[in-house]
Amino acid sequence: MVDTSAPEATRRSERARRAIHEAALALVAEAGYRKTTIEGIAAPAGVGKQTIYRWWPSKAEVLLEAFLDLVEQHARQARNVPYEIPDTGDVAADLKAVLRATVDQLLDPRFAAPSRALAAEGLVDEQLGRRVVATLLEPQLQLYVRRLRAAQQAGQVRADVDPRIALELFVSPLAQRWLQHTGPVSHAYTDTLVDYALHGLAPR
Amino acid sequence: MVDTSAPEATRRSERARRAIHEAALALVAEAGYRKTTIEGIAAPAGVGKQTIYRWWPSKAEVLLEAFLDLVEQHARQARNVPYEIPDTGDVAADLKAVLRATVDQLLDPRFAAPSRALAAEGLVDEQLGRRVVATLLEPQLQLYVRRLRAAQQAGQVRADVDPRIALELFVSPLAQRWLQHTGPVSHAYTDTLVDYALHGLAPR
Amino acid sequence: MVDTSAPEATRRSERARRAIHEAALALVAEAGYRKTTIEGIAAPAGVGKQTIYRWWPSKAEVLLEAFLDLVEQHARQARNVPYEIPDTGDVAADLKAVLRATVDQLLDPRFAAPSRALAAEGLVDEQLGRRVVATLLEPQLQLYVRRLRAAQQAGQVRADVDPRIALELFVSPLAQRWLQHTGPVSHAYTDTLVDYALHGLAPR
Amino acid sequence: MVDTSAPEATRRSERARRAIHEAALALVAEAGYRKTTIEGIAAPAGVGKQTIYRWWPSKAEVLLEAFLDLVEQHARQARNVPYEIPDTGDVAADLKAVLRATVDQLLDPRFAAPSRALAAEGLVDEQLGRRVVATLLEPQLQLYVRRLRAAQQAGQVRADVDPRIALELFVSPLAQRWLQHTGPVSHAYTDTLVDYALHGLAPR
DNA sequence: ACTTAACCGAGACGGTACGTCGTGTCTTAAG
DNA sequence: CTTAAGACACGACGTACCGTCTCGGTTAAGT
Repeated sequence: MVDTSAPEATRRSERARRAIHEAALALVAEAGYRKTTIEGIAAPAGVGKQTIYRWWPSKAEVLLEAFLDLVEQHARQARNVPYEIPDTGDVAADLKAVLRATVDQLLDPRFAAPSRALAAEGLVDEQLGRRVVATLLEPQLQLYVRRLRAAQQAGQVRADVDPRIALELFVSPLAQRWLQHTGPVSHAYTDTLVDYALHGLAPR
Repeated sequence: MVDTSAPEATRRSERARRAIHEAALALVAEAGYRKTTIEGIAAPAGVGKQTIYRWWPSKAEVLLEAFLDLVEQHARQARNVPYEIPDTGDVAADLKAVLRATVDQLLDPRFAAPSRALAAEGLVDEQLGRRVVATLLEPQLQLYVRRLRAAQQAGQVRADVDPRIALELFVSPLAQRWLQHTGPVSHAYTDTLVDYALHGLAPR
Repeated sequence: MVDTSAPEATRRSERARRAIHEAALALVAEAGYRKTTIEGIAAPAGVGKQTIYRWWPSKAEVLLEAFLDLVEQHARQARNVPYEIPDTGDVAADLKAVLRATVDQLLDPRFAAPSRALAAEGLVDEQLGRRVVATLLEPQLQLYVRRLRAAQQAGQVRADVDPRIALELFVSPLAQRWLQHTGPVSHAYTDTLVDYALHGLAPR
Repeated sequence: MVDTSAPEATRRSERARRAIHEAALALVAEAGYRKTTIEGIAAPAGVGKQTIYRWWPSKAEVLLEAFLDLVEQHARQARNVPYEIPDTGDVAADLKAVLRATVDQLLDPRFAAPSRALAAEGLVDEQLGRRVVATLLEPQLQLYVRRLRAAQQAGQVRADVDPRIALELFVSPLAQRWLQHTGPVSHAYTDTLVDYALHGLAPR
């Protein structure tokens, strides 16, 4: 995680940073983003408010960094860093597998609350939104781009398809269902999305 | 528009309601949703705060009602009420046409600011989110469901496809790109989505 | 007490005003002026901070008004409103009597703490200082002016003496001793001051 | 100036001490005592906050020491150290002369701001007040005591008069007028005070 | 001449209070 | 009898300083 804020961070307290991360994640999970306040983070973290304002420009940036730390930490524990979508030779199976894992993660409340909050904040604050997309979302999407390119080389996906658009056919529906509660999110659903996307809606 | 709140609405001032709608939409468009406050709406509307609190439970509900009024009013001016997606016999063309119109609307700042704000608020307030989806989004999606059903009867879409899921293949990517700024939104883009969705990514 | 602050006070809460007065006086007496804070006044008064900021420009002005109320209230209980220094025909005796009463009041902690605090604040904030002098001190001094004028007419004080300066000969030493702890304050002391002032230091 | 604090002062930086004195006096003169802060002194003095906290217990003590240095330095330049009130044989003339000089000094802004600030702080912090009186005020008053004693021996002042009280008849009024702005401070005024005090208010 | 311990500038830290803003409720005066 | 205006209690904001606490880096005493 790179420091994005003002002072030179040589003397920065690592203890304080970690405590703030943990307090922020805990509060968002327990009380919700709306009821999470800077003062509410500072108090249980045993930290002065100024220590937060010194290093982060907003509540959302605190949460973004805390969440990135959390994600990175879990990835490291799962020993899948750097991660790539597996290539068994069967694109459909590989995509279904990784989307099922994504579904599982979206249903884990520890991940759901912060990412939903960050998404919401990003909708209204464009600058933050771009940071959220660039750090959280786009790296994941690039995994799909790479897997689809491999599938194109293997002849399983048409060569004239743009992978960056193609991946949206199954990723975006899942994202919208989850974010906006427009429908149930399940393994069966993502399996269906992959089938529809790969083979189309029109009869052959 | 149906009254959603407690008091008997017989004596309700129509003048105040309109003024509140207009002030809310203007503020959200000019200052952004974050800087829009109940007091900030009441003042230019020439209305006491209590008049807002009496009829709406939250800032978001004010905006939702104001935006629904705006949408309804525009639809009435365009004389396309009740609206259906045209059926020229060519599904692909029909879908592309309606999606191009949607793109145009998404790029109109009078619509963009409030709907983005309502979407954001809905992510974090689930109850509001369900109201937003039910009143703003789902009616539009049902238009696609009906058009896809017709296409199924015409043999242009496989009969075993679930239209409610199928529509997400082109609607959700557009929604995500627009909401999260994950990519450019254009007529070419939605055309591509329709092509990919109808004919699939895999070679025939 | 005349309202000196911004809003039109017709809707002002008398309950809040009294509670603020009492809390301010109590805090200054118990904790001292330095440890008295606006928040510290608001809390026990059961009042929002804004209610204080709405009506008073500073902590010192709150205390000034509270203290004026206290003084006025005590004067009304003692039924000596409007007050004049008695005229028994013996200036020396009359001055000694009223100064002894002043000494007693200066030693009463309920009066001592606030007036010392207001004096201190007035030294550093000239505008406040002038208000403190005009409302608390000068009215008292005018009593001496009138009594000395009467003494001049009775031939007990030289006609060419300026009463406004003359009164300072016994009032200012007492004030300084009390304020700056430059010496003990007692009935004997003020008696001596009156004797010295009336008859001078030089031998006759 | 005696070190009043804990550490061994052998290694103390004289450069830092002087810079702190000057910054403190400058800030109090320019911005006022209220807006003078420890951090505000440390920065222009090119000094760490800790260097101030190491050697002084409070902002007021810094100012007291700085002001004592200033006074001492000026006295040394005027070559009147140690100072005594002149004795020309005419008490009235001698007292008027020294009071006129005092008036001039009170009107010099370089002296006025810090001494007013120290007086104010002393009113509220009794311990500091006693230090201020003992180091700044009482030495001056003792000069009057000695001159009055001489006058008593010369038969110009009654022998039964207490000089420590007598001096207050002309010193305290001047002090109060200056500190509390209760009236104009001028040579004419102090001349009058001396005349009234020496010869009394009552007709002979 | 060489440690070595204290002071030094700098500034992050946990705190407290500031004065402001907005919330949602309650009160008042005027139409 | 309703409604605009706005005072109220409350809670959070973001800022300013407080007084304490590291951090290297001089710097002067005592070996």
